[in-house]
Parts: sequence; structure tokens; C-alpha cells
Amino acid sequence: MKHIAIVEDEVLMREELSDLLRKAGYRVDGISEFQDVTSRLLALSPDLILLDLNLPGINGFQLCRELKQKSSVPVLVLTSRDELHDELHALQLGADEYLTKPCRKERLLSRIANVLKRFEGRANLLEGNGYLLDRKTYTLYIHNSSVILPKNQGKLLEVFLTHKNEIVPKETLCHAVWGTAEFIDENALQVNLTRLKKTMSELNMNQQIVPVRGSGYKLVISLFTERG
Amino acid sequence: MKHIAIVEDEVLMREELSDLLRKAGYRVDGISEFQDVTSRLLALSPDLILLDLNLPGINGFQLCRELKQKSSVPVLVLTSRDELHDELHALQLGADEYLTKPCRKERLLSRIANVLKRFEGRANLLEGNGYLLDRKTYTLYIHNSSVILPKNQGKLLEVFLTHKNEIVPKETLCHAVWGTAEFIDENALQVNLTRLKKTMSELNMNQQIVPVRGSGYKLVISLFTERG
DNA sequence: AGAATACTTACATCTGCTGAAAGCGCAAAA
DNA sequence: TTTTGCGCTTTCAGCAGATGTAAGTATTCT
Repeated sequence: MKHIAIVEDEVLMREELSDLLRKAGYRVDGISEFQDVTSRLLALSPDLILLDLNLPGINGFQLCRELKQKSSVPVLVLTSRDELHDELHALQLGADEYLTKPCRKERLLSRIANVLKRFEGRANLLEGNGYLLDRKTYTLYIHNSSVILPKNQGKLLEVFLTHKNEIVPKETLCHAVWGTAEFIDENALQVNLTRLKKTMSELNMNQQIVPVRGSGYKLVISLFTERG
Repeated sequence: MKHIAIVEDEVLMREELSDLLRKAGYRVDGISEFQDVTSRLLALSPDLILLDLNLPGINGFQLCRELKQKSSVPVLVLTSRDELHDELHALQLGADEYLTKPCRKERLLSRIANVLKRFEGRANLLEGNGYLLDRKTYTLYIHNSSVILPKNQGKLLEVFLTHKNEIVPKETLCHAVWGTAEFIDENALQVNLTRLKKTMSELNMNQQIVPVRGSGYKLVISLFTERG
């Protein structure tokens, strides 16, 4: 049974949605507490998130972006904001569908089914800048083709993709590759990073791993492949 | 550059759409002749099909269904039919998006980009009975997970999936695995087939490779994993 | 310049895929 | 029931690619 999380502050609306979805055969969780929403939602690991944009205290767009950055869960935005630029913005941030209230029940259910179907089998795909990474096999989809990354390189890239725009400390990377945080072999990490960088440049990926002295590494977008 | 095919009978509308899409950086083909549309469209092998439902002589829904059955090309329906049941029907038949005319340019472009993004990397995916096979890396997607098949097993499965419901002669299989048709080592083939069968059963795939005495092999659906 | 940090290269080891070989099992024909 | 041939299984050695080690080079900051 598929599992849907509802993010909606108005109690009545939330109840109505819950009912509708339960009757349609989904397992439903409603979120009513909006502190730490992102982590709370991801902890539920639903098959789909139904998201209202007007929430108390937090920015719905921001939430959408965070969800998409930290996971690959499908997000369906259901909101009363019917401005085109809101729709475009949400889609830009990674929303998978955008519907405006009021919305016919049938349409909502149909679009939900549509989105769920789209994501079948894609559960483990992590999104990069113009490419996708399978978290299980480390198959990388880029430029309409695909390559398998060696395990270590895959694990490293995975960490970077789950920490976009953050500085990732070496310990985190070591932990991701070798499991335990016991002994950190900086050199082994170094070698593996070099290898990842090499394959990334060979694949013309427009992202680069750059060192941050003393702290760790960061994945940044690089418009130019070679330094002049 | 992504390639879009437009199926629309009104000349003015078609021209306008073409212009818009070209300016947005797509390569565009307009279809104005509606005999044999399906095969004609698939011959173009576009990255996306923009489909009107009201066409002279043919049924738009039927066309949509055919396209989806014979290929995995994304279809965006753009129509003046604004009845909910039309939308539901189209989505049911496999349409990937449904927009009604009149439609804001920005929305159309945004949704097109959205659909294209969804299909990124899916170009090389071959469809099996409840699973997907990447023809390049031989990554197999099944049961919401993924595995990498060894090259030979992947090649063999690929042949079977491109010859559904046909008896595949050994030569074909050998040719697929070792390239040349020079010398056929029946035993090597045998071993590799056994290996593929083993992984398929370990993965609980509901398809089985069965021998056809003297001719070759065939991939059949098996409802039951073990023979009683 | 000197120290600290970051990178490169080469090599030995290890894992897992592959084909060869040899022998077993089963189904159709005698 | 026996024979015959085709299909299947298992084992083993070879090979390729991924990994960690080690030693040496380059860069950056002070």
C-alpha cells in the first residue's frame, strides 16, 4: 500500500484530504507540527508528499526545495496560489506536479496515481546537476547515456549529492566509504577523490569537487571544464 | 538539442507552436499528414510528442495509446477539450501531461521541460515484464530496487527482451554475446544461460528461459517459480 | 622559504567475471 | 528398457578492473 504524507495547516482541509486518500486506498500521514518539517517528513519516508505552499512560519517553496535536495521523494504541490509564476517557481524547484485548489477529487487522485507511477523503480535515483545517480548500483545517467561508477566513487558522489552546496568534512566522506569512523586514512580518501574527479571530468559533468582548506570538500557547479 | 514532434491539424496553431518551441531552443517537426501517423511519428524518434486530440480522421486517444504501447516516448497532450473525463482518459492511456488550450506559453514550456527532465536517461531502458533493463550498463530495475547484471547475462537478457515471444536460435545468442558468428561455443553459451537463469530466479523475476529442443530458447512468463 | 595541506603515480592485492573441461541427467527414439 | 544425444551443472584457472599502500610532487598559506 502506497504511503502519502500531507503537509497542510488547515485542519478541515487536512482531514478532508486524508479521508479522500484513505478511501482511495492509500496510507496517509498528516503533518500538523511545522518545526523541523523536512527531517520529520523524510523520517516518514512516504511514497509521495502532498504539499501546501501557505504554511505558518515556513516558506513552502523553501520546503519543497529542501525535500528535493535531500531526497528523491515525489512532491505534489496542492495550493490555493493560482498565479502562474508560483507554478513555474515550484516546478523549477523540483515539484513533480502542481495543482490549484479548488481541485476536483478525480483530478487529484488521477494526478497522484500518475506521479506515483512515474516514480516506480526510481526510488533510489539521486538527482545531480544534469544527471542521475542510482544509490544502489551507482549507475550514473548522463547525456542520454549511462555508466557504472566503481563503488567507492559512487559512494563519494552520493555523499556530495546529499549535501549539495555544503562543505563535506573528510570524516563524513570516510565514514560513507568505509563505514566505521574508526581510523581515517586521509590518503586513501584522497586517491578515491582523485579518481572520482577524473571520471567526472571525463564525463564532462559540469560540477567539480573543490577542496576547502582544513575543512573538507564541496561540490560546485563549474561552467568551464578546464582552467585557463 | 531536444527534438519535439507536433501533432496538430490547424495550420496556424501548428506554426505558432513551432515558432514558440524553436525560439525556446528545441528542434521541431510538425506533422500535417495523418495517414500512418503512429509509424511516421516513431520514425522521427523525437524526445517528446506534443499531441492534439481532435484530429481529422483519427482518434487522438487511440493514437496516444498506440504511441505508448509501441514505444516509450513521452507524450504531452495539448487540447481544447477541457472536460475532466477527457483528461482522466488521456492520463489513463499513458499520456504524461495534459494541458488545455488556451494555455500560457510559460506554462507550456515549463511543463515540456518538466516532462523531458522526467525522461532523462530513460532512453536506453528496455521494458520487461515488471522490470527494466538498461541496455548500456545492464543495470536491472526490479521490485523498487536495482542490480547490475554481468555483461554476458545482460546481453543475453537484452536479446530475449528484443525478441519477446519468439524462439531465439543459439546463433543469435552467440552473436549477441561474442559479436562474430564465427565459432559458436555451445557450451560457453550454455554456462552463461545457466548463470542468467540463476540470477533471474534469485531475483524472483516472473519470466523464465525455457529451451526449445533443437531450435534455441524462449522467454516465457511463469506464474509459478518452481514446477510442482 | 618553510610548513602544512592537497595531489599524483605506480604497484601489489583482491574480487568477481569469464571460458574451458569434464561429467551428470533427462528426454526422445529404438 | 536401453541407447543416444542434447541439455545442464560444477569446478577451476586466468584475467580485468577496483582498491589500498606508499612514496614522491605540487600548491597554498604564513
